[in-house]
Amino acid sequence: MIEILKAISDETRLRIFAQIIKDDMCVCEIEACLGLTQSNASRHLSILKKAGILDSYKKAQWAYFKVNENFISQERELYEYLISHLSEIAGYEEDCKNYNKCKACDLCSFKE
Amino acid sequence: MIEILKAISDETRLRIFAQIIKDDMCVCEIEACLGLTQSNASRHLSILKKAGILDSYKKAQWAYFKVNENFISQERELYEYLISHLSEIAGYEEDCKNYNKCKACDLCSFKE
DNA sequence: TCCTTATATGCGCATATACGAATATACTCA
DNA sequence: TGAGTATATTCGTATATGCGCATATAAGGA
Repeated sequence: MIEILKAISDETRLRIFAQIIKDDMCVCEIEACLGLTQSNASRHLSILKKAGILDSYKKAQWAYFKVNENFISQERELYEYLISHLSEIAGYEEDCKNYNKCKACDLCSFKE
Repeated sequence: MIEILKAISDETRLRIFAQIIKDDMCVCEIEACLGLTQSNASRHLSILKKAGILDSYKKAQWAYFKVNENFISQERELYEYLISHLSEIAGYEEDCKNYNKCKACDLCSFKE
């Protein structure tokens, strides 16, 4: 519980969470969408994964991250809380715009 | 939101929250109940208050802390999450025992 | 195999946070 | 007013955290 709360109580990680709930994203999409360096994006993603908030899978050379289904079911109230307070996250609107741009230009050549 | 999450994602502060939801407590009760030093207890309480999770009032020389009603209403899902996961807090059972002892021996001479 | 791309991780630095001890402040009561 | 008690705050220190840079690892394609 503490690990989950610590993981999510960071602005950058909240921003990641807020975008990734829309759809799975690979590291380079997160980087581009939020304007993070590669190492920083990777590190925050691994913290979220270690806490059980995100899950990941590999497709070719890309690592895709998604919200962990167990997090949604086991930490339901916290999940609902985050979902209903997304707009309070600093830079949320901006991130959403960038998200749409990123998805539009098909950053990662892989598509199913 | 970030401030609230940061405030509550600390083991000591979670322990304080877990006991204080039962009833208002003064600083010396928190100290005794959780085995904290005076300065440490005071500091954590002020962080929780600053984040809007707790509220306080003075009675003679005692400072009583309680859960902030606005927190309960405005951060409902988070509040529910915390309430339903109290037993996961490290040392919770022990703290509860100490809470009962503290309340029994009427630490602070003031009673309404 | 060599090169390119994507991702993870080690390292060092700057800053944030938690803590105890000491001190300051506020209130009560004799 | 002065002693005693409760609480808040300051200070110094130890540890944790976030970050960029450099490097390691892994996968794909020429």
